[in-house]
Amino acid sequence: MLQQTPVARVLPVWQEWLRRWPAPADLAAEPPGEAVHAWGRLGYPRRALRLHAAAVAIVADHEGAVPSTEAELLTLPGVGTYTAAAVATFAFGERTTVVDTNVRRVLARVVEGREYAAPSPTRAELDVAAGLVPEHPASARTWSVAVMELGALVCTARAPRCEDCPVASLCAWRLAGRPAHDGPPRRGQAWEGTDRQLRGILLAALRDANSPVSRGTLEALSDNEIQRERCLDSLVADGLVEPLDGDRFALPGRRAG
DNA sequence: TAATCGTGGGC
DNA sequence: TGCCCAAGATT
Repeated sequence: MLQQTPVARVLPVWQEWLRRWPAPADLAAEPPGEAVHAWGRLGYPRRALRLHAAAVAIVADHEGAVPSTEAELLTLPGVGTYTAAAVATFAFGERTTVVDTNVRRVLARVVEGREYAAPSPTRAELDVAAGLVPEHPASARTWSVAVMELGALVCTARAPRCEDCPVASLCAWRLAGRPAHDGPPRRGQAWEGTDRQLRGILLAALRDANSPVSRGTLEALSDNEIQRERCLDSLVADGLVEPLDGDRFALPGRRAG
């Protein structure tokens, strides 16, 4: 849930999920559409599908218990390098290298002297991060929590609070006078008129409905027939939408809407 | 590897 | 006000 999504927005949804599905087996027993529905407006709804698939895999391959090692976690749907490392160390105490957007920004500033990290993690960057992790697993875990929190609360993207920073005295970026980002402008994500936008609109209609939705209802949501069909097809291909008989659509396995 | 994939709050 | 970006993963 936290992937590319602010913590504050995740919290209420996360709590409701854990109330409703306390164990992986509870979620795995549901049709995937229930997960998509309970995802609400968190965004990137394929994550809901993958979280459900991860629950299914945990039941099928791990006797219903979340695996405790980074390597095993990496095999789960929707779990990549960051999530596997974070869960392995924060939940299970394994010594890992946790590199999220906060860690990347902190290290870019403190070590490299740049305002922002590169668009995607570089080999050198990951090596730097790995080299800073303490040897002792418990210390490594504390280190990762600390660097992430520093990035989230103090060394923020927009208005960093250097005056409150415990490592201000050794921060290369601050010592260099906090130079602004130079190089090619960082690419913003286009939005208006994109497939992403329309997919969101279509899925929201299905999520908010109390019963399967007719094709006509979906057609009313966009005049662009080509794009509309492409988006509907892609939602079906992703497994986020299930076509039913009678030219109707619903969240997968969720006939009640 | 670069492109794709949602949403909403803060500045 | 629009723009930026948020505990990334996948193909």
